[in-house]
Amino acid sequence: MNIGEIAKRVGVSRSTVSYALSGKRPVSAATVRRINDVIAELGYRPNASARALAEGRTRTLGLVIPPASTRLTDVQLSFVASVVEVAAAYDHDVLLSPSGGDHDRSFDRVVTGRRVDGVILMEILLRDPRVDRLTSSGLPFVTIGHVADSAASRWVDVDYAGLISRCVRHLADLGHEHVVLINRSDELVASGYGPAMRASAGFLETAEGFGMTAHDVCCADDPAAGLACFEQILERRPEVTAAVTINEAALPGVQRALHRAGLDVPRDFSLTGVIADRLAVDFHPPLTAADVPAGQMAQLAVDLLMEQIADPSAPPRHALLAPPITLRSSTGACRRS
Amino acid sequence: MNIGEIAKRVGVSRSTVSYALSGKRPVSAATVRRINDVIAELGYRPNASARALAEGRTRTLGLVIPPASTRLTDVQLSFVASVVEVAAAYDHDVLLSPSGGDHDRSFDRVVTGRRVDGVILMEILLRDPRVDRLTSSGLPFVTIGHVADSAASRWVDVDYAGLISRCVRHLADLGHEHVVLINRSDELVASGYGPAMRASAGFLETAEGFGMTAHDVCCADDPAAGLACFEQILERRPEVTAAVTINEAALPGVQRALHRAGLDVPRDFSLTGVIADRLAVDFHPPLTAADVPAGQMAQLAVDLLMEQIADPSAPPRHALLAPPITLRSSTGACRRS
DNA sequence: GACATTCATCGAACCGGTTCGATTTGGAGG
DNA sequence: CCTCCAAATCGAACCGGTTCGATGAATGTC
Repeated sequence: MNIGEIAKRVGVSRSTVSYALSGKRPVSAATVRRINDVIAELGYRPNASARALAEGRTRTLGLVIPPASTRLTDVQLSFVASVVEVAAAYDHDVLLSPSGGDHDRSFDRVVTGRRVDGVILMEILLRDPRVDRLTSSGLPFVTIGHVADSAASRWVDVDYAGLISRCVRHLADLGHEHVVLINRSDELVASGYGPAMRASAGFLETAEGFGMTAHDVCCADDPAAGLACFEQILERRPEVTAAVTINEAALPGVQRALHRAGLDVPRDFSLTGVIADRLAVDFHPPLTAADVPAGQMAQLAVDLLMEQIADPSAPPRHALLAPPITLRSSTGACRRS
Repeated sequence: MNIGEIAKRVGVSRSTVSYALSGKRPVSAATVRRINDVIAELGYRPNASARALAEGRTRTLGLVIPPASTRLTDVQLSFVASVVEVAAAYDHDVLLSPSGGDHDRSFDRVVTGRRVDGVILMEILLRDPRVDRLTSSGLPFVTIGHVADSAASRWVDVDYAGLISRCVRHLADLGHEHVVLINRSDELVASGYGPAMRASAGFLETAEGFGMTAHDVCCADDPAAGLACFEQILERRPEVTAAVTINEAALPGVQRALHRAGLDVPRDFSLTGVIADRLAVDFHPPLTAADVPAGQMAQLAVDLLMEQIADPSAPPRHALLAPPITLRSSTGACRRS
C-alpha cells in the first residue's frame, strides 16, 4: 500500500495525494475528504525512507552516547530519555550511536550516511575528534559541554566552574577553612573532561581567594571508590571540615565513610556540590546542592539543534546553565577551628 | 557526491560501483581498486535512505522505551545501552521511541512508517495493546517480558517467579517463618506488570508451601517510599525476620529503615531478592541476590530479533533467564522464634 | 576457425515518495 | 460568445541507491 495505490483507488494522480497530505498546494475539499477516507480505510502510512530520499531530510536526530562499558550515570540516562521526548514533540525520532572515540563504525554510519538531520554529542572532551569530524561534515550539531573555542559552536552546558565557586564561597561564609573537592575519575580528568577540569579550576581558584587550604582528589564513579577515597581524606587530612563534589555515583560511599567515622552532617562536616535533585533529596540529610537540570538541558539542546537545522546559517548560540544552589541540610557553620 | 558521481569519475556505470561495493556480482580486481581509490578520495558514503528504499530494509531496529516521566531505572538504562552496542555489532542502528501505551505518535511513526526492520518492546504489560499493534503490522518484534500467550511470540525475560521462589526457599532453609515481599509500585501491579505479578505469585505460593506467613506489599520506586514502606512493615509486623525484593530503587530507603530500627543485617534481619549485581555489591552488607543480567538480555533480544528479520517464517523462540542467586552476606539463620 | 561458455560490465527499471511546470476545468468579465 | 484567469489536477522528472536481463569481450573446446 503505497501512495500510488491510494491514488488509484481515489481516482486521482499520485501528486494530488501528496499535496492533499502535505497541504503544500491547494486541493479541493471534496478530494481531500475522499483521500482521507481511503487512507483511513487502508491504514496507509508514507514510507519514511522514500520521503527522506525525496525531501533530503530524515526527520531524525542522532544522539551520540558514551559506550555501555562507560557505565552511564543516572543523569545521563534521564537526559537521553528527555531528548527523545523533546524530539518527539518536534515530530522527530532519535537514533542512538554509542561512541567512545575508537570503535566508531556506528558514529560513522550516523554522521556520513545522511541518516540524521543533526546530532547531539554527549560527554565531549575539551579537545574532541568527533567535534572536528562533525564540523567538517557540515552536519548541524549541538554538544553537551563545550570545547575550547566555544564561541564558534553550539552547545549547552552546566556552569561547573561558577557553581563550584559558589559552593566554596558558601562554605567560606560558614567559616570553613579546610576544604576538599571530590572530583570525577582520574581517567576523565586525564582525557580532558570539561566538567571535571572546570570544577577543579573553579574550586582551587575560589578557595585560594578566600585563603582556604584546598585539595582536589579524583574518585572513580562508584560507591566503593567513594568510600575508599573519602576515608583516605579523613585519615590524611583530619583538618578538613567540608567537601564539595560533582561525583554523584560516589555519594553512597561518602555517606558510609562519614557514618563510619562517626561524623554527623552538618554538625561535624559539611557536604555540598553539583548533584541532581533526585539524589540530593534522598541523601541523609538532604544535600545543599545545585541541580543538574537534565530535562532542561535536553530541551535546550534539541531547540538549538532544530533551529540550526531549519536555518543552517543562523549564528551559533549556546546556553550555560547555572541552576540555583538549593539550601537543604547538609551544610552548617564550622565547629572546629 | 552520490554513486553516479563516483561512477563518472572512475569511468564505469553506476551498477558496477554498486556491485563493487556489495560484492553481489563479480567485478574485476582492477576496477574494484580504482573505485575504492576514488571513494576514499572523495569520502563517499552511500545515502542510507536511498539504500533503505531500494533494499526494502532500513538496517535499523526500533527500541520502545518507557516515557521519561516513568523514571527509567538503572537496569533499564544499561539495557538500552547494551541493545545499542549489540545492534552496532550487527551493523544496525537503534531508533528510540518513548511510549506510554496509548495512541502514541512516536510509536506510530516507528511501527507503521517502515522506519525500522524490527522492534524491541521494553516493559510490556500482561495485556499490552502495543503487542497487538505490532502483531497485526507484521513487523518482527521481540518483547522484554512475556504476555499471556507466550508460546506464539518471541521474548526474553527473567524468571521472576522462579527466582523469588528460590529466594523464599533459601530463607525457609535458614529457619525464617515470617517473610515479606517488597514489590514494585501499586500502579505497576494494577496495570498488570508481569515481573510484579509473577514475583508476587511465586512468593506467596512458595511461602505457603513451606508453611510460612507471607505478606507482599507494593512500594513506589524510590528511596523515600522504601523507607516509609519498610518502617510500616517493621511496626505492623514485628514478627517478620526476612524480606525479599525486586524493587531496586527502594533499597536505599530499606537500608535506612533497618539502620534506624537498629537491626543488623544479617544477624537480626535477612534481605534478598532479584537485584542487579552492581547494586547488590554496593549494599551494606553485600546482598545475597539474583542478578538482572541486562547485558545478556540485550544480546539475546537482538539475536532473536535479527534471526526473525533474516527469516520471518522461523518458529518463535524465547529465553527465560534464571541467573544464579549469588550468596553474599545479607542472609543468615533466623535468631528469633 | 566456428561455437559455446564464462566473465565483466552496461542500461534500464524500480523502490515510494516530492515537486515543478503544464494542462484541464469552471466561472467571471467584456 | 469569446477571452482570460484562477483553481484543481495531472504527468514527468527527480532523490540515490539496487537489481535484473542483456551485451560484448575474452577464453576454452573440438
